Amino acid sequence: MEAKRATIKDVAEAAGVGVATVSRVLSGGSASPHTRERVLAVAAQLDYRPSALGRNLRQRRTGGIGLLVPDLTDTFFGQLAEGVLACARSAGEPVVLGSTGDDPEQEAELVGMLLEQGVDRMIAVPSGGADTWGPAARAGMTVVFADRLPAERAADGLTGGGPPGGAGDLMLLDGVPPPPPARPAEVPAVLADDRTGIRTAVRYLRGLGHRRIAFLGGPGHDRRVAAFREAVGPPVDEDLVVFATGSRDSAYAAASGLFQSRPDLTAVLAGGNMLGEAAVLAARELDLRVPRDVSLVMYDDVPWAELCSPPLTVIAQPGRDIGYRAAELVLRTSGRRPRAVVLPTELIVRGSCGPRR
Amino acid sequence: MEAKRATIKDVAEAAGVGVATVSRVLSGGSASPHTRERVLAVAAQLDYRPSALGRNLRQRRTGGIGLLVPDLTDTFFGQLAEGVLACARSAGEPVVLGSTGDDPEQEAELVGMLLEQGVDRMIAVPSGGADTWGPAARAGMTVVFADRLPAERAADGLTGGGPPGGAGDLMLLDGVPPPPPARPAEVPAVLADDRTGIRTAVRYLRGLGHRRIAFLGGPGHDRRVAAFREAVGPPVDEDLVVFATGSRDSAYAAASGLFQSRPDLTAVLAGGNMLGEAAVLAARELDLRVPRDVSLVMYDDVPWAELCSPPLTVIAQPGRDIGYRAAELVLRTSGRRPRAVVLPTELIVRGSCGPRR
DNA sequence: CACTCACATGGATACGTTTTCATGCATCTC
DNA sequence: GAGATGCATGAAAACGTATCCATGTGAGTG
Repeated sequence: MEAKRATIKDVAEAAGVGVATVSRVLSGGSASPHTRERVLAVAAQLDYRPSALGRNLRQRRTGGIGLLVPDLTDTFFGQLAEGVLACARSAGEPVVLGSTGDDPEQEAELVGMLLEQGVDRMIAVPSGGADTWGPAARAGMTVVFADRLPAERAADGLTGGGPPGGAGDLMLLDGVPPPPPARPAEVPAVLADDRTGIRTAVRYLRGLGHRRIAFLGGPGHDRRVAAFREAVGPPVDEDLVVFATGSRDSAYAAASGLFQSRPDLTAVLAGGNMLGEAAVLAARELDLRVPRDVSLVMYDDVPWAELCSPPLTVIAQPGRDIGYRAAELVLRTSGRRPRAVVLPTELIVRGSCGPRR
Repeated sequence: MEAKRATIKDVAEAAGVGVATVSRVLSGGSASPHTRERVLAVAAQLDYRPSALGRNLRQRRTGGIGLLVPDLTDTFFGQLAEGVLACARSAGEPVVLGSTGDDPEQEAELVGMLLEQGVDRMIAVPSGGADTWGPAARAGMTVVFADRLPAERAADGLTGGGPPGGAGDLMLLDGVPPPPPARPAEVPAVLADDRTGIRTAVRYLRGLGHRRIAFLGGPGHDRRVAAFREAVGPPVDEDLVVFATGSRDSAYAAASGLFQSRPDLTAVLAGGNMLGEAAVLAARELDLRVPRDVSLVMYDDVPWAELCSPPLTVIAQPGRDIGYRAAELVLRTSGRRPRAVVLPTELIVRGSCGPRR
């Protein structure tokens, strides 16, 4: 009953050849047609499946790809993970998953575990900065960042980088000149074009007459915040820029606090879907009507954005594509390391924004 | 720069001991205090991390745990995955993830990959039946099912238990008398008490005067459907029981078709959060007001249920706990295999149900 | 002191694979 | 026909670890 799996040795014996030959046949090496056929037949008959364990040890790498996200409960990261999985599956690579909770410490721990596991390629939505990712790179890991860049010098390093070319077609309202040309990121990454997304949203709100626009940020939203500051200011009313940690409670507290401390604000830009959720909840709790009393734009297009009433106007970023492209990047060993990829965002106007009251 | 990692041999040499001793010290075997201290110091200094590759090969198992879910975009499975990850992390075990898309074929393929990878313990929200899971078990895998049971004889195995029970005492919310004890499943699994959840919801709707209640089911909802049939019938109006596949499009089509073909229905029970979403959307599209024209109860309490207007009345099942318990089960090798665990569900009344129009 | 017992220790082996290397055979070239 | 060339092939080494087993050392017991 406890049938042990057949090894390459069993196949070799049964086929009357050496193990080297079996290995070659199965890895596509050269072999005579006759031998190949025989080996294949025997392997199929024994239901032989090469053990990744042996192979991994031999070539000193697991081959799998690691995936680190802050929280799978966040629909966006679910989408991203699905993208990674889709690409990995088509490449036949296993994916080992970790959830960091947006905690650099947990993140570092998980990276350590992956290292130990022999995983040498990973995709990460980083929480920590150089403290975590320097060592990882030094250990020989190929890491592709998704959705964000590690904190350290990310802000000034990347917020200057708009899309390669296409911000022009999104100039909805006024004719503000497109941002300066993109400075390519220093690290391989797949990002959404936060900057254009935020700019477009801010312009849209401005066009509706809003002047006191708040930003609700969460961990890893540095680029979005920077883009927001750039788009609205200067001067930037700093009280209108508030932050939450990764939890839902914190997001709600931040949103609620914002509404209460600044009843004069007329629009809110939520930096992520959890924050958008919190904003809707907090507004309802305080009897603020959307969009009559306050307009709301949320980053991330999630399925439930349409369920709200009114349906939420969102900045959509292609979560699944981001994951898929990141996986492609990390799997592409041929040629030199590719640089950052920036995917377009899109403002989807639904019903949560109205003219300034 | 490309510093190769230190091996156990390096540590042994540097510490002036044999590799066996190092191995023992690190795995908690016996060693003299002096030696132990010395080895530990050297290991720390060399930043030695034992390679899981070598260990795995030696003991012929990866140690990690596999996790198979239908779709990470579904918030419920995200919660479940978070639970699994939390438990796995505290046990120091890596988790390798696969998304099946509710397709038995993909599922079987993923199981094969895990097998190959040396993963011998897994948690699955199964799509396929015995065709997939028989071989997996025969290959020596320890598998714990979560949220569902494999199709084969799950339906009659689990829903058949117990008499319909006197529906006379309509203690609506928390006072519902516990159903007859569930007959333990034949396989290790962690499930929500679907039966009670559905019964409670149906009674609640009945109490509001609803008589034509529809059920919107998706893949893997067999137990819920059976519970629904049991709770409403007989006779069961079969036109009021409709099914969708796993996709959002299919869910919407099913919901929309249901509303159009049976305009006389007054309440809908959605078997999952995707179906609930579809129901809300379809109702809105057809200008049906919730709850005035149609009452709605959704399985799964997801954060956005509260965002809808009106907020959705739901049957909450503890997704995170289900994942966590499943991971505990699959990690507990001590003692004999534990049986099925059934976690309670809870009807959370919000605003999506009203008296029959 | 002889003997035993417990225990710390290191050498050797096995895990299943890939890859290198040498061998043998057949074919080709001059 | 002799040498060179090409190719299929198998033996063996390596990957990093855990564990079996034999050895050595100390203490404890008679």
